[in-house]
Amino acid sequence: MPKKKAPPKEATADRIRDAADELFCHVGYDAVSVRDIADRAGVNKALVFYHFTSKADLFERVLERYYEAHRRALASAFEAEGSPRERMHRMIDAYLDFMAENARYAVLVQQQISNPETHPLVEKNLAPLYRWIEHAISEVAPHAGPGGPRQLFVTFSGLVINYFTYAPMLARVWDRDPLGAPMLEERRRHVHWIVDLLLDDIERGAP
Amino acid sequence: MPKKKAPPKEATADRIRDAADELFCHVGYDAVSVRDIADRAGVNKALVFYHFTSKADLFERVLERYYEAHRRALASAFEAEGSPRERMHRMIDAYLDFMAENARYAVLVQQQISNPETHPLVEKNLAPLYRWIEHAISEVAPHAGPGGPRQLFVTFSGLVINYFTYAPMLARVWDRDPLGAPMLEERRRHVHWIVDLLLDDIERGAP
DNA sequence: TAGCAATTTGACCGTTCGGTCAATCCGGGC
DNA sequence: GCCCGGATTGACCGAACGGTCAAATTGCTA
Repeated sequence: MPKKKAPPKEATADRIRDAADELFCHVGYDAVSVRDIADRAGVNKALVFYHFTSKADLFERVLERYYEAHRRALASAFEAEGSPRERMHRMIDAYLDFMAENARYAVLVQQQISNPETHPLVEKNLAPLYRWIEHAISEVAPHAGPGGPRQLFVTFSGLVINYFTYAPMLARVWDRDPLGAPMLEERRRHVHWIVDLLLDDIERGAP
Repeated sequence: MPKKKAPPKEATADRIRDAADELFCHVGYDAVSVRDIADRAGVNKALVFYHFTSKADLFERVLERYYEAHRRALASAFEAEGSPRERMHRMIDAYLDFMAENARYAVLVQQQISNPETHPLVEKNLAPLYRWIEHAISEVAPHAGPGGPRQLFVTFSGLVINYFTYAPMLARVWDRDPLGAPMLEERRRHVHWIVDLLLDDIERGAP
């Protein structure tokens, strides 16, 4: 049996991708050079172009891993059994958990959405995911208008993701770490409180 | 009387700053070169360094104008007469109006918060503004915890700003322009609906 | 041990970056 | 007409960028 040569090969490519992940998330795509990535991964710069065709390609690989994990987390939470409201709460919990574990992802997503150059990637990965979320929300808020799924999608997403994109500044405004367990739990209870209030009012037929 | 030579002088520096404003907001700080800015302003590149000490200084001037306008808009809306709830609604309207008129500002703020290199600027300009907003919210939600001003600040800010940072992607997910008057009005009604629901529940002493 | 392919390296390329500087332009007071 | 100071320009600099390539290294198989 030929021994797998995969382990060392994958280890190197993974180390490069992990280094790129950290750097891209911290200061953005343009502010990171391939030399920075290679240095952090402890390899020669040319090796980056051996394992990845270009800097942009490396960025795509970093993003795809996040997008796929994000999609799986939300889908498995929402597709299980339970009432629509229970599934909505579970999906929001999954979103919060995913963001807490991948705090830098929020920054990457915002950069992606804001930068027109990356819109093809957004259309390919992010837009379908969001169309799916909006469809899931329409199960609990079927009517159109100001209380409908279109606006609720932005609101629910913002309730979660905005907390993490604001985190670096909240750490300066507050005296506590916004990504620590106590504050994350406070945020979670806050979001669920709002979601229940909104769904109650929608069921009442108000908006 | 000596004639003011200010008009042409200010006009040139303003044209450079306006060009920088547009470009920074569209693709971010790093992706814009001083040559791009000079070309768009229709002046020589060296002239940028005559009117501004560096590219970073030019970026600060662009930001300061936004920060100051943002601060004035919110303060004048909140400091007028009325019940705390009325003033809160007015402040949110002012925030929405300001964002609609300066849609690119949302992107700049997110970039500022995410980039550790710019944290001194955030501490100087953005953090005091947000401390002030959080204090204003504490007038309508005095208690701490998951329904307290700390979480409500993130939520109210996110309800507004996230709509504009998401706008480029919403334009792709929806079939309508999210920054057009009809959708902006729908968002406004949506946000006010939520704010009233939350404040009702807080007055009821629920959270 | 020889050989082969995958992996890794250092040196190099053309381009663009932010920033500098001496020279020129230009309008208003003498 | 002349000059003077602010405004403007083109030419230039060193550094860093993404990317390439031939050579060297490594690890497996025969």
